[in-house]
This record gives sequence, structure tokens and C-alpha cells, in this order.
Amino acid sequence: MPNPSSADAEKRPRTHAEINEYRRRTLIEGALRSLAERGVAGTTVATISKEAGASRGLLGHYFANKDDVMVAALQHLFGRISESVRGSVDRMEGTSTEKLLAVPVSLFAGATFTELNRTAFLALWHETRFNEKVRKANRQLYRDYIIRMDHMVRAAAQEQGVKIDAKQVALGFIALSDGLWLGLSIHDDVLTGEQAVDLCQDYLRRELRLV
Amino acid sequence: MPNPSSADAEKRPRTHAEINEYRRRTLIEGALRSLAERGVAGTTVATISKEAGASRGLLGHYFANKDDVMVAALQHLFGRISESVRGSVDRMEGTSTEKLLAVPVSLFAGATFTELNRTAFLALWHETRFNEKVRKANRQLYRDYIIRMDHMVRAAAQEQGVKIDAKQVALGFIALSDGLWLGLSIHDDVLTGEQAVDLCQDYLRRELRLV
DNA sequence: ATCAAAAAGTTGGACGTACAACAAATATTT
DNA sequence: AAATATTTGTTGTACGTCCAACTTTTTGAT
Repeated sequence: MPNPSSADAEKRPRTHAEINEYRRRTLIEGALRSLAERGVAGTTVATISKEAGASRGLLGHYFANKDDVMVAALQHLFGRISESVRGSVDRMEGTSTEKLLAVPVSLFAGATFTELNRTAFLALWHETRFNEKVRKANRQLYRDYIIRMDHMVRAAAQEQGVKIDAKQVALGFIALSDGLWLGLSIHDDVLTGEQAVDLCQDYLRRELRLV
Repeated sequence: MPNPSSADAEKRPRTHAEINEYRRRTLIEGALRSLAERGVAGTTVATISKEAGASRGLLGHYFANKDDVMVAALQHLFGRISESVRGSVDRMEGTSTEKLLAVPVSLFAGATFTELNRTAFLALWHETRFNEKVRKANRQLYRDYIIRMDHMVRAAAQEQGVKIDAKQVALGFIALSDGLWLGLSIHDDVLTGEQAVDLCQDYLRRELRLV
């Protein structure tokens, strides 16, 4: 006999708007969990639905097809990480250089650099190459990411009074951190998160002639 | 009516030993092509066999199951790239520093840095995370790779008379080049192979205090 | 404020397709 | 003729999508 005043009952969405938002979110998170646990080939409509606590048919009610779920999952994951980094950087006091150096710290922080995030990212990275819709979505997300990093590098370089190719350094940083994300995602024993931060900060400091 | 004196017919393996070697090779290469074109989810026993010009059932004659084909494909691809890099570095005259700087050149050279290699690598990287056998094989390959880069970095550092953490620099280089391989594999328009070489050499030069 | 009709949310089964693995039959080499 | 290579057909499983029935929320006339 369920208790109507329990926490679960209180949080259970009641209005159509709430239900809609709740289902979309849980289905997307279920997709990320399934991708992280089972990979692309092992992720099916059934596994996504099960992770989300919904029936198989419901996925068709919220998304036209499986591809659309993948696109939504990528945007959700990328957005979550992006907001986390942006949030912690914007919140801090300091120079542009300090803010730039804080990016890798945030990127490899415990809350962001989780097993789930890393593994789901790898799976979606693969999907990006072989799924037209996902590729298109990822391209836009990356474009914005590069622009943002370019701005940060440019600001820091100006602050330090050095002339560097900001775009090139931004790309180098992104490649390095992506490589660390994906490399660590496979070989947990090779490198720690702290080492990853060191490597990224070392790269940025040398490019900014701080070392 | 096939011409028995055609080039194909001349190369056609006749002895059991030749046939064995030929089939293994073409099946593995078929698997790599299928992975590059269709990804993990789209690669089946049928697509591999078709790419290799063999029937579906023949795969079972040469490999116990699909997983074993994936392991063989990873080792083949990794070995091919590794030998290419090692070959061009060993062949050249020069100091240890010059040899180290030649690694990224070889890594992003046209013969190695092909669409097929990049894309197949991404697919197998994904597989590494979700397939126990493939993960095990990749771990060993990477271990050797790291050791080799560590030795090269150490030799170059000694040559330059600088004290650096060779292991850390080796890992940084591998992460950077992997990130560039995978990043470029998705967004062809973002970066050229030459830029990738520049980024890698720039990283190594700064770590070796050459800039 | 009430309550029945409409709309939206939800489920589990059905359908056609496609898969990996297996088996039996045929072709080629030894 | 024996062994090995190779093909095609078979089997059981699992997939994505569709759909008809069912439940809950929303709407609107009173």
C-alpha cells in the first residue's frame, strides 16, 4: 500500500507539461546510461526504455526514431559538461589567464569526469561518425566550443602581452583534452585526472610563455 | 568467362598455406573497411565477408567468432601504423631529437592518415571500451606504444641536456595525437594534417625547451 | 464547481527484417 | 581418398517500428 505522502509521490509529475519534461529527460538519461554500459551495438530501444523506467513503445511517443534519441543524448551530455565548465569559470574571480587555466580543472573534475560521461561520450563520438543526424548536431556543438576557447585563449594572450595563434592553441587544447578524455576512458590505469589537468595546464602555460 | 592469364588469376593463391594467409588477410581488411564504412553497429558477418569477397560461412572457418575478427583487425591496424612510423623513423639519419620530431610527420602522413585508418580506428576504439577481448589486446598494444615513446622522449631530452618527466611528455604527446586523429576523423574541415603535425611538433619542441 | 468528452500519456504485443551461429553439401588441394 | 576450403540453407534470437487498447490529465459546457 503506497504512502501518498512519501517523497516519491510528491516528486511524481502530474501535469502534462511536467510529465513531458520528466519523460524526455529520463529517456535521454536512460539512453546515456545504456550507451555507457552497453555501447552503440548493445543499445536498443528496449535497453533505453528499461534504463528510463518506461515501456518500449513510449520512446516512439517522444521521439520519431532511435536516431533522434541519440541526437538529444549528445546535446544533453555536451550541454551538461559545457554548462558545468562555464559555470565554474564564470563564477570565479580572477584574470583571463587564471580563468583559462581553470577550464581543464573543471573538465577533469569529479562531477564532470565521471565514468558515465566518459564512456557515453566515446559511444556518441563513434555515432557522430556514422550517423548523419548526430554528426550534424555535433558539428554545431564543436563549432561553438572552438569559438569559446578561441576567445578565452585570445584574452589570456593579450593579458600576458604575447602574440600567439589563438585558434591554433585552442585547437591544440581541445585535441589534447579530448585525447585525454578518450584515452582515460579506456585505460583507467594509465593516467589520473590530476595528471590530465597538469598536462593541459602545462600545455597552456607554455603556449602563453608562462613557463 | 574469366581470363586465366589475367593479373588477378596470377596472384590467386593456390596452396593451402597461401590460401590461408590470403583469406586471413582479406577477411581482416574486409572487417576494417566495413568498420570504416558502416561502424560497429552496421558491421555484420555478412558485410565483412562481402568486403573480403568471401561467403558468410567462411568467416567461421577462419575465426571462432566475430569478436576474434575484431581483435585481429585491431592488431592488424595498429601494427600497420606502428610499422609505418617505426620504418620511416629508423630509416632516417639524424639525432634522437630529429627522430622524435619525425614521429608526428609519419603519423599524419598521407599513407597512414587515411580516411579508412582514421575511421576504422575510431570504431575499434569504441569496441575497446565495450568488448573485453578487444580491450585486452588494445591494452597491450598501448603499453608497448607508451614505452617506445617514453624511450624516444628520454633520448631526445638527454641529447638536449634538459631534465623532464619523459613519461608525462610521452603521454601528453600520445593524448594530443590521438585527439587530433579522432577529432579530425569527425570534422574534416576543422584542421589539416599539416596543422596537426605543427601542433604535435610545437608541443614536443616546447617540452624539450627548443622554442 | 461538476463532469463528460477530448486529448495526451502509456502499455505490451504483432510484424517483418536481419542478425550470428550452426550444419550439411560441394569444390579444391594434398 | 583424405583433408581442407567454401558455399548455401537453416535455426533461434532480437531488433525497430507500428498499433490498438487502456489510463490519466485537460478542456469546456453547464
